[in-house]
Amino acid sequence: MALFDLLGRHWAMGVLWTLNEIGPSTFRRLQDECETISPATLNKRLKELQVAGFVHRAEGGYATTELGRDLYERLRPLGEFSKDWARHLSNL
Amino acid sequence: MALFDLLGRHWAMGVLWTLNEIGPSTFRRLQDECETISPATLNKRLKELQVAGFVHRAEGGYATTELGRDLYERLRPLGEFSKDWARHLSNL
DNA sequence: TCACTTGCTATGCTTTCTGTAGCGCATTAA
DNA sequence: TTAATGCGCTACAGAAAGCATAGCAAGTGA
Repeated sequence: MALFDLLGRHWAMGVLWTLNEIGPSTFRRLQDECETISPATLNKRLKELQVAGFVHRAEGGYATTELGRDLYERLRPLGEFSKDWARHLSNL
Repeated sequence: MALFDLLGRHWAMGVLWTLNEIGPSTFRRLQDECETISPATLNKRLKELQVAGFVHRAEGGYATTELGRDLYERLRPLGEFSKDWARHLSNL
């Protein structure tokens, strides 16, 4: 699955998620929101996500495309799941 | 998101996905199905997925837990998406 | 002109993955 | 009893990816 290859890289899902959550933002803003990401990695991920058609440059910096928002919607179940998962881990 | 950290590693989602698709299977079978994964990495991912509670050892080798199947269900939208995505990329 | 912000790039180091080989153990067949 | 097979890994060595930090070049605003 080529999608897993793209998303299965450090910060790929995190960047897409964050960009959807905070809306269009500059490189530096995104870097701050992602806290521990390095600029080199952020830059790389952003380029990959642009080639993939999930992100593009817009007013206000980087933003998700329609396709990127679509993908985000399908990523959201994972967000919910992660709560269930946290509960599971604490019930050990 | 701790889940993204776990799943955002080379082959993490692929292993989980494959294990759900083919059912309980041996280390070697899994290695074959994943085609290009190296044994060291497969081993590492399997350990991580076990600690996370998504995979356990069972009759027939490795298998997904109920939680792992739950996660798989939430991963499936990505599988569908990847078809839309392929269509999008070919329509450029 | 000068300070400030922006999007990066550069450097050097650590961590992660890969490809290939093969070990130790268990089961099976001769 | 021995040989063959399949099993789950482990052991390297080299390549690639990531990190932290520093800083540059271009644009903007005062």
